[in-house]
This record gives sequence, C-alpha cells and structure tokens, in this order.
Amino acid sequence: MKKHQITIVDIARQLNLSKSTVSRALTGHPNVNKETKKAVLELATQLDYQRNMLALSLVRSKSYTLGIIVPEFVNPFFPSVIIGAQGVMGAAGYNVMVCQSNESYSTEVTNTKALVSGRVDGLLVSITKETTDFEHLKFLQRKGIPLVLFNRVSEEMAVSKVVVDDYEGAFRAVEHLILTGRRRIAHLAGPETLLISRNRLNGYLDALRTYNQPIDDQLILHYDLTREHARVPVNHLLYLPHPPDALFAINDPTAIEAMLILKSRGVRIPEEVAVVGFSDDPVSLIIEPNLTTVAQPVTEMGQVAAQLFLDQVDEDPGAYVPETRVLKTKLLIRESSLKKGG
Amino acid sequence: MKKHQITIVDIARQLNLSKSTVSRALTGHPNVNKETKKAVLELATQLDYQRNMLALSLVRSKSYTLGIIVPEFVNPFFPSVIIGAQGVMGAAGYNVMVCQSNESYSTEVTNTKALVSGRVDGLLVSITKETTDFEHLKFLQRKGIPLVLFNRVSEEMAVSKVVVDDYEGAFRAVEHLILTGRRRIAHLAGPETLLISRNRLNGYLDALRTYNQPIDDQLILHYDLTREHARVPVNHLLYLPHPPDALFAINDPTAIEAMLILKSRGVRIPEEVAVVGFSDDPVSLIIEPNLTTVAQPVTEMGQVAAQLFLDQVDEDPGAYVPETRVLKTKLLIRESSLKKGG
DNA sequence: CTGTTAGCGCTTTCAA
DNA sequence: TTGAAAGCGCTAACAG
Repeated sequence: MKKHQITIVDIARQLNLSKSTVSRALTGHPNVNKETKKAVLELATQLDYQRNMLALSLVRSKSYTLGIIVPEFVNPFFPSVIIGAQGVMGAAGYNVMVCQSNESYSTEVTNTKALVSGRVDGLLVSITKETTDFEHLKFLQRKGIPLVLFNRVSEEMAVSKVVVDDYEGAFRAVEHLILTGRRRIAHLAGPETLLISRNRLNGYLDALRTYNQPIDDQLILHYDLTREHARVPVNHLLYLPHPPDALFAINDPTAIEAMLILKSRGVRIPEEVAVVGFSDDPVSLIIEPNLTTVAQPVTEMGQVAAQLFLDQVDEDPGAYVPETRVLKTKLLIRESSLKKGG
Repeated sequence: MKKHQITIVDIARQLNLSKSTVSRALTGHPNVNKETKKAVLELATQLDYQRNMLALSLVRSKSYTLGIIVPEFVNPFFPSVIIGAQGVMGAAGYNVMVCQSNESYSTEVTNTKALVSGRVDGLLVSITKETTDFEHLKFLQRKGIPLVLFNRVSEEMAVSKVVVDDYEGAFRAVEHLILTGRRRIAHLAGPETLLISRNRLNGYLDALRTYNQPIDDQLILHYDLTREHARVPVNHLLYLPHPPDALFAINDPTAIEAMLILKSRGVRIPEEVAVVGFSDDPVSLIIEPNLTTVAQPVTEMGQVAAQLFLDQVDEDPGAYVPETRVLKTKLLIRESSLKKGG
C-alpha cells in the first residue's frame, strides 16, 4: 500500500490552476505571475511536494544520472576515484550510480545492461580482469551512450579514456631498484588480460634492458589480484635457487600482501628484499617498513573521467572525438627500498 | 543529438502488431501466441532493444532502486556494508544507488532529497556526525518511504535499525585491558552527537566501574573522527602528568592513527601503552604491532539492513512495525594489548 | 500570464 | 490471442 504521492496536479487542483502553470512556477519559468508563483511554492513546501525525476527523465530522455562500474571497492583505490567523479558530477547536477562487477565479466555485463535500462546518461567503467569481449561496451557506442574507460581500459575500444602512465611509472620504479644496487628484481604482475598489467610489465622489462640487466623469466610471475592467492608466487620466488633481491608488484595491495608473507618468513625488508608497489595506497604509510610506491592521482582520475563524460554528453555522438588523458605518476621512495646494505 | 531509442512501438510497427502485444510478449505474459512471441523476441534482440525502466518505474510507481547514504567510503567499513547490501538487493532484483554525505549534514539532506526525487523505493542511511535534526528523515516516514538506519542510528527515529552491540563491545575491550593489568585507560571517543560514541563511551565507563577503577575525565577525549585531528588529543594524553597506559579508541582508523603518533614519538606498544580499536579494519592486521580490536560483522550489517528494507517495502507503511537488530561483536586480542610487561 | 494538448515509453484494463 | 485507450507525472509547444 503505497501512499499517494503529491503531484503537480494536486497542487493545481487546490489552487485552481492548470498543471502547466504549476510546472512553470516550480521550475522558475519567467512568464508566471508573482502571486501565483508564491502561492504554488508555498503550497508545494506545505504539501512536501517532491518533483518526480522519473517523469522528468522520461520526457527529457535524460536522467542526469551517471553510471560507474568498478571491479571492486574494498581497496581504497576505486573509492577514491569515485569520490573524484562524484565531486564533479554533483557540481554539474548529476547523480551517480555505482556498481561493482566484483571482477566478474558476467556481472559487468549485467551491470551495464541494468544501468542502460535505468537510462543513465553515460557510463564510467574500469573493466574486470576477465573482460576480453567488449560487446556490451560496443553496444553502448551503437546506442550513442557516452562511455569513458578509466584505469583499466582496453585498446579495442575507441572511446575516451583516463589512465596514468603505467609504463613510465613501472620504468621509474624498476630503474630506482637497479640504481640502488638490486640485481635480481622480480615482478609480481597482474593478469595478462589487463592492459595495465602489460604496460607495467613492459616498463619493468624496458628498465632492465636500458640498464643492461638480464631478464629472467622465472622472476616474472602473473597472478590474479586475489590477495589470498599471492602466497603461491611469493613463495615460489623465495624457493628459487637464486631468489630475488627486489620485488616490484603490480599494485600496493599486492606489494603489501607480499611484504606480510616475506616478514612472516623472516625475510628482512629492504636488506634482503626490496619491495616497490604501485598506487600509494594509504596503507603503504602504515606498514613497516613504509612501502616505496608509484603514486597516481587517484581522485583526479575520477574528476577527469567525469569531465570527459560531460564533454561529450551533449555532443552529437557522431561528431565527438574520443580523447585519452594520461596522468602523471610519481615515484615515492620510502623505507622498503632503501639502498642494499645501506 | 541523442540517437533514437528503440521502443516497443518500433517493434510493434515492424511486426504489424499493437504495442500491447509486444509488451506482453516481452514481459512473458501467458496469453500470447507462440509465433508472435518468438518474432517479437527475435526482433527485439536484433534491434538491441532495451526496456526503458524509467517508463516502467513511472507506471508502476516503483523503481526497484534502493538508495544508500553513508558518511564516507575511504575507510573500508562502509564499502563492506554496501557490498553486503548490494548482495541481497541484487538477488532481489534491485539496483542500488550510493551517495556519500561526506560527514556533512547539508549534503545528507541534499542526498536524501535527490534520492527521493529519483524515486528510490527506500533508503539505508548511516547519519553524519553533524546530524542532530532529523526532519529530512521524518519526511521519508511521512511519505511512507521505507527507511533503515544502520551503524550510526538515532534514538529519535522510530524506524528499523541495524547496529552492533556497541556498549557490550566497548565493555569487553576495556575489561580486557583491565584484566591485563592496565590501570590508566584512556578513551578516544567519537563526537557526542553520535549514539555510537555514547554507547561505546558507556561501555568504557561501566567496565571501569564494574572493576572498581577510578574514572578520570582527563582520560576521556572526544574528537571529530577526522584522522588529521587525532594528533591533538593523543599528544594531550601523553603530556599528562600521569599519562595513560592504555588507549581504547572509538574505531580502528582512530586507533591506527594514534598508534602511528605514539610510535613516531617512541612510545612502545604495548609495553608502555596498549591500544584497542573497534571494527577489525583489515589494516589492523598490517600495522605493527597488530591491533587488538572489537570485530563487527560488517557485511552482515549490510545484508540485514537490506533485508529489513525488503521486509517492509511491500507492506502497508501503517502496519509495519520497526525492528532493531543488534549484531554481536567479538573481541580479537592481538599484540597491541599484550599483558603489561608480559 | 495561463490553459489546452500532446507526448515521453510502458503496462493494464476493457473489448473484440 | 490481440487491439484500443487510459494513465503514470511531467514538460513544452501552441493558443489565447
């Protein structure tokens, strides 16, 4: 038993007006008598009138809602991006609807369909590690629904994107390890499906090449970003005949998990093994030793993504030219990678 | 220039049917010819038809969307609650719209209005530390919109609530400190506006009383939950003529911040000061020494809140009897509170 | 300045 | 089994 909702018709009736006039008064249309307007506004607040945005959206074919799909939000990375996006969207009069795909491709597809059905005006998405088929996103393009990819993007999609310079960030991180005397630098890489993993891996490889360091495939381990699964590759590295003296991890949660494992096994950081992460997760300043990491402008990523959406939302989808924004990273050197033996 | 959206009318026209029939075919109404249905379904997928939920919601006066308002989501607490809620809502065919009030009362009000305008079917909210006026929430009740409060609830609102036994949790935590030999136990309390702060404070006080410990007002410091502001009260405690030998913090982020400050000043934990937090934040297992904390069933809190919403959403708002669910906490004793001198 | 009308996309009687 | 018509709440021409 839903209660009756107050509509403009109720107000119109009580004031002996037409609903158009009420609508005008409520929306601040210029051509409306001051008295009438005042009466309408008063009755509206008195009756607790709340405009039905559903109806408005229907008539406008525009919901002023933006959908965001992220793989997860237990780690602080995506929440921070969302905060950034919400900031600029809120200022632009938009609502934001956040879904998490939970790193599942099928959930990502379901989320996409649900948001489209809910007539969001556009989507910001960071794909799952499983996503290799982009039909659900191409669908958006066909429909002319603005799409901005961020952080985890795909080369296959010709849409606007926001990323950080993953290659460069990784390169600097590994370069730093080399320059501080590390000679066997392992890389805990992400799923090969993700461009972000490949870019960071390439940065790692090129840094080694640039400084004439040998590349040892045994030191490159891919894993699936599930924290609990980090133990296997880390242990694997430690059991190697020539174990690594440094570890560059795809991201901070991974680096932190690795540090925990190393510490639990009595491996000294950074004396025996240096560790470097990626993201500047707040925890990197809490764990001991503090984690050296590649900082990325997380909130800004969300802001830029939101802005890229706004840039195209009222454009002719045919005319809009996708844009890729590459944000700068910054290597933050902390205790976990202090000079070998220094 | 929005592209034309495919509607049932398009399908109807192409198939020489009425839109009613198409609607029936699409929604799986029994009384529709098998052939017709097949044709409709085929054309629908072929045209990438997506049902307009906005229109559906309008006609049904039901959006199958639940709004959630949380004060923040940088710390993992609220995200975990949201995950729990999304789980059960998704299973029930609902979408979820998350807003963060950013600990600002006026934002909370704005969020509430926005979600109501967007015709969410109900709201789950955890109030800000500033919220002392509940008009915006009473408004929901007048409208017959289901509201469930969680974690940060108010005694003033006669609605369903989900909380943990904050009093009990705090009592056990402080009891533990007393039993392990601590004699000057400080409490870093939350804002007095929050019931959660008062309940935890009362647990602290009653534990002291129960074990015949003196209560020293100097050891009870309220602060505003802004991490950066933790330094003042913590320093204050250390400058006391008789500094505390234990610290019970309102929550884990606070406890962790306090530990960081203590450690930076060379105070040994737990030897000189024991620390206990509340929530079992994942970071409590990363910081050293590992933080003793009162664990609460976070995801479950979201699940229960969602369920309480579902329980009332299709009820007559007059007939529904609000229910308060108190979840159990569990004291997890870790290194930060090991026996004094032991 | 205000009222009438049409329509956004869909479901749902009521008839046929 | 299908169609016609009404209506969800609102805005936007078009008259007046």
